[in-house]
Amino acid sequence: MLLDDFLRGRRRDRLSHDDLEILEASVSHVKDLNARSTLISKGEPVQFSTYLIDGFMCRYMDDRDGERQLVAVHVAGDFVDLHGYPLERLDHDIATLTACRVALVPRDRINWIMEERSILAKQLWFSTLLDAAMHREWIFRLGRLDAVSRVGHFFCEMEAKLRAVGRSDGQMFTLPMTQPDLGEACGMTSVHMNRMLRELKERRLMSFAAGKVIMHDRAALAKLSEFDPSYLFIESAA
Amino acid sequence: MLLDDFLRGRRRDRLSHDDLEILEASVSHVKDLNARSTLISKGEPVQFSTYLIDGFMCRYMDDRDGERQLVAVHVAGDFVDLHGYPLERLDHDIATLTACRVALVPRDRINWIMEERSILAKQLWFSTLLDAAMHREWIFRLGRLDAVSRVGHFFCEMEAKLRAVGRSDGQMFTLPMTQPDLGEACGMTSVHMNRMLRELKERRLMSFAAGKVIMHDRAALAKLSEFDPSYLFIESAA
DNA sequence: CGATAATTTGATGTGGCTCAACCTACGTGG
DNA sequence: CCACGTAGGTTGAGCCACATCAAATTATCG
Repeated sequence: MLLDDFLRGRRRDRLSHDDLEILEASVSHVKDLNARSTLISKGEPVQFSTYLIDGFMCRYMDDRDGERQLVAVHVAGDFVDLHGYPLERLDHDIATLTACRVALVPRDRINWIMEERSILAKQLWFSTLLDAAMHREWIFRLGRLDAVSRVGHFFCEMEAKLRAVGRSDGQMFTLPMTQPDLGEACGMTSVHMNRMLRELKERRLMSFAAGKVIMHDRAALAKLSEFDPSYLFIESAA
Repeated sequence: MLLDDFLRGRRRDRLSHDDLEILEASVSHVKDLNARSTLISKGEPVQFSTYLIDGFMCRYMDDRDGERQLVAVHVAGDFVDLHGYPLERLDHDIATLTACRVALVPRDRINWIMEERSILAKQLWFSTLLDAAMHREWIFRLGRLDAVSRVGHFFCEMEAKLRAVGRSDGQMFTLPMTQPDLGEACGMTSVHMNRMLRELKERRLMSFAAGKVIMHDRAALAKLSEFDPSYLFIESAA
């Protein structure tokens, strides 16, 4: 029940009923986190891996002036810091955007899964490499797209991810981020983010207000943004 | 012998002699590749994983005009496309920069390692997450640093990686890339890359010519570029 | 209801792109 | 061995996308 959204829409069906029960039973406890709170700081030894049951979290790095660069935004169904299991410590910080409910899995349970349940282990590995694929797309976005396209691309990605776990109907969804947050994700100032959102609205592609997104023309937005969802490995969108 | 550089300087000592022999024995064949040739194209099913014995390779994505964004540069000791094992197909292209010697490991050997050698499997997982950590740093670089710092940061990263596998003495090393290549890695035009290299030379921080790098003041360059090597998980540089 | 953060808009500055020219090095074929 | 084509490297002029700075307005929340 807790982990119903894990790999939903991706390769969940490759997991046997037994494996799903093992994963569910690996949760040692469930915690509620406040909005805008730090979960793990860079360098800390990681004793638990965190699965996000509901809410929105982000991973980020600070520059020397304390300005953030988001490197990932996580939604329900994501194993947020499974990276910390092989790495043992993280190279970045993890924080909540909204209030969140998370499930914690102690590292010795994952060790046991590695030893005894190789198919499940491979799916856990797979889920961390989805993050890596998204990281690559973020590099592409920042390196090759202009500001309007970066914003469009980011929203296309979030829409596709949320749709995979039933949080978007393909047109409307909730994304509780502020314009400064969005700027930190897309590599621009909040002022410029504001202008880009206005432009996207004026071009009748999408609108964003108070954390609610409406995709007026998803196909046109994807085209503008050079968004091709194949890197998300979502079954229906392959 | 073939895989002597695998995880060298990182956590190689966690692998038993047996595990190293198993890994070595998993190589089905060794191949020599020409410079500037494509190894794997986006979307192709991945039947082998490629370990880079010697040479330089890169991973990249094209935009709609065919302009490249590099997302990684690989050196000796890297398991270049182990990502393809859990993912089954890649979301990007892989190509050589120089002539390369590679070792191929069929996917069923890795399946066997997953089933029978969980410690080795965890190290393989770890090595793919090193790539993810580097991806995050590239996001940070592109999102938060100006052009001079992006270039400096890139060279600091390459120096640290090459030093870990004995290809840099901390001051001089070979990096057989062109200025257009470097531009594609750092998100700028080759024209601007040229000017940034000139600036770094004039500031007596580093110089680059004909694929030879000299770090005149590595510490100052790292400071300018906000380079902190902890994300590379290199033992001596922790 | 006061404090704080987010949103919005305008004015101005600039970092990096574009376009263009020319130079050098190198590989290839005549 | 030279002629030629091609790719990389270098430099300059001009421009534009985005940052910066500033200020007013509107949520949000203790």
